[in-house]
Amino acid sequence: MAVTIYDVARHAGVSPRTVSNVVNEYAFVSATTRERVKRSIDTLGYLPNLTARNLRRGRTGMVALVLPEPLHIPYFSELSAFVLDEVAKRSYTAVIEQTDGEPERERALLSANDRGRLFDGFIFSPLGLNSKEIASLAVKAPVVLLGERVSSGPFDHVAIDNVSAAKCAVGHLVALGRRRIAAIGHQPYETGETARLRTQGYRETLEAAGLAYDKRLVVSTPLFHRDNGAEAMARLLALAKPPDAVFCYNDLLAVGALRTLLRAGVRVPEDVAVVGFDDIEEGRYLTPALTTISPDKQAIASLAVKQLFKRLDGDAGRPVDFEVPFRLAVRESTQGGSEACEGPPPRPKAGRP
Amino acid sequence: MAVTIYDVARHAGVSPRTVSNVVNEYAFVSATTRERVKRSIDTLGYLPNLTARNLRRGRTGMVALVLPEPLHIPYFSELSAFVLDEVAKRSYTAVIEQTDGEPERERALLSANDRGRLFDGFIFSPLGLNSKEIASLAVKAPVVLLGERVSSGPFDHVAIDNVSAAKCAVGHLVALGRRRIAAIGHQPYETGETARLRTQGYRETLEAAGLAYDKRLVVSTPLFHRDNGAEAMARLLALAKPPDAVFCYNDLLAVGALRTLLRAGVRVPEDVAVVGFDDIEEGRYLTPALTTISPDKQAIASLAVKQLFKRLDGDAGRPVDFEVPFRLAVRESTQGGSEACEGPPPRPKAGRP
DNA sequence: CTGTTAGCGCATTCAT
DNA sequence: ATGAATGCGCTAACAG
Repeated sequence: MAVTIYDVARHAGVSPRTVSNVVNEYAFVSATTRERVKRSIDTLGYLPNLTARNLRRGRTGMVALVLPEPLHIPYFSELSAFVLDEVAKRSYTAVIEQTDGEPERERALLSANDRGRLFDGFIFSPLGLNSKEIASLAVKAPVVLLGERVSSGPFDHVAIDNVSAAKCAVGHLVALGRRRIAAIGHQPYETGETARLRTQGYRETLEAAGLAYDKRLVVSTPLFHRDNGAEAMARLLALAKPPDAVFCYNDLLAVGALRTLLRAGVRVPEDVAVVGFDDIEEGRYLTPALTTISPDKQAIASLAVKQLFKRLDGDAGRPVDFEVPFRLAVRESTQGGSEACEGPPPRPKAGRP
Repeated sequence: MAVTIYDVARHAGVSPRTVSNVVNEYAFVSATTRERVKRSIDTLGYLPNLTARNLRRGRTGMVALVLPEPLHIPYFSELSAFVLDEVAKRSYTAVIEQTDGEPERERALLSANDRGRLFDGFIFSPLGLNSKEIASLAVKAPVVLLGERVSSGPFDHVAIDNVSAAKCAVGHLVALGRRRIAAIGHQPYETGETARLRTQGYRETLEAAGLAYDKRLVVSTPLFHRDNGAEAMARLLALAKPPDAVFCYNDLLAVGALRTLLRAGVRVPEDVAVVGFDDIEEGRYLTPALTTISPDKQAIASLAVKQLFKRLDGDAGRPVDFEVPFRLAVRESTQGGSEACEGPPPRPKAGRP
């Protein structure tokens, strides 16, 4: 079997306690003893058994990143890459769980049922469960929510200001002189508030610009994938008076919309300008390259992980909302000047009562 | 604290041993006892502590998927989604480790150093380490290699037939009447054999077609990313006699190449036809949509996971090589007819001596 | 500053 | 078919 802490103790002529102290960098160990123990550790090739340590400490050493979509959705794979790195920095193990937005899976993972006990904490991007259900979840471990805000319940929350971001995107189109600006990605039901907030920003911007709100220009989509965007765009092109610009609620929708436009021989941005949301890498290599709202994904990941570990370390303060910075990345699909709008620097927006 | 096996035992009036038997579906438990215990488990809401179980069983309950690139690289995120699902099916936990192709990280993960002891097994897609180094790794746990073949060492291996696939891609271009077919993605050094095999297929196909091999048409790239493809294509366009077709060693290179072509006003496929490799979703929504070699990623994932669990269950047979099927997905970037070539069905290619 | 010892929760060997 | 008892490897409460 593997070499244990007792083997090291015997080899170094000390007690297991002391070995443990050295391994865990306990301060009060004499320099000489520490050296001797370290040498024994090296000689024997000792490695702590993390399972035993975790059992003893009452932790599992794992946090889950709970995603509403499969990992091949670019926004989530880009975000995940950051989260994995942030967690690894802290010598913890991150596990990615794909719920596909199924309420059952989300519930099972978070509630102390199923594998709930497997994780010390969660970074949770919800989709299937609505705010009320999330708030009423019987979670034992700390949870940091991504995106969807939940107004009650003991949950920290990290997100972009969706209304401002949408205003920024649509404002850009207005500034370019577009008059019939469509929106793709609205969600009418209680599927969560993100889409609603973006529609709100869209609408407020039109009104502020004195443009009529035409609900035929607002297309709902069941999901935020490429095919939904393609289909929605086709519907818009079929209109008697098609739009001269489109604001897509994410880049994948924009990719689909762009494909429909190009296949139809519509020039982008001359005939129709396109703006996306998320700034996935794919958008930068489209032709034309996609103008998009670029949220600071690295900041999302690091804020979420940082806050989660604060909780794991025992911080019991009230739930915190973090607002993450964004900027408008102006590229060829709008070919606008270089005006831009930015979000705030990353800091807690407010402690919620 | 949480409810333990002892609590259940007391509640059901049996010994912990019996509860354990019921939980683990041990055959020889009387129906009545089993029922009683199950009822107690439900009443108390008992959940086995996996950490304790793993400590006792000498396992960690985790396997690692070791990736050479960050998760935002589409091929790997698509593959990972499948692997996570396959592992979850078996009530195991999969952990994604990103090495960024750094030999040190690869070595540390696999050798029983570092976190090596954390995992019961590995699915390893190598990049930084060459065959020799991999073969000489002091791994204790079972390893299934993805992609790169290692001719010795106790490693199972899952991969596509790279030579055939490249022949299929280039053959398609030849059949379309292209005469100056370039290749993007060669790797001259000992970076692994994948690129070399694709170049071999490329070269053999040209020769079989009576086309001259012109090494100015073969561009090496340090990585397989979009920018590498864009840059390589620019170099090809600068040639006195530019190519009329390009075979890119992966789709990301093709994405970059395509962008360069379109920005330069070159028509695709009329002036230059483009073929990629991997069939990532992104390619299907490009305009023109990308013709590409489509490996069966689901098969790669399920074969790899299945084989890994065979090893975890004690199978000590000799290393197995699995060959995964592929097909040519003909789309707009070559606009060829619908001729295609397919790889074999998924089955062990051969047991290696 | 360091040794002794008792569990963490479970699976399992030895009994019966 | 089931009980009693042991120990997986580690940390920490309790000495000293």
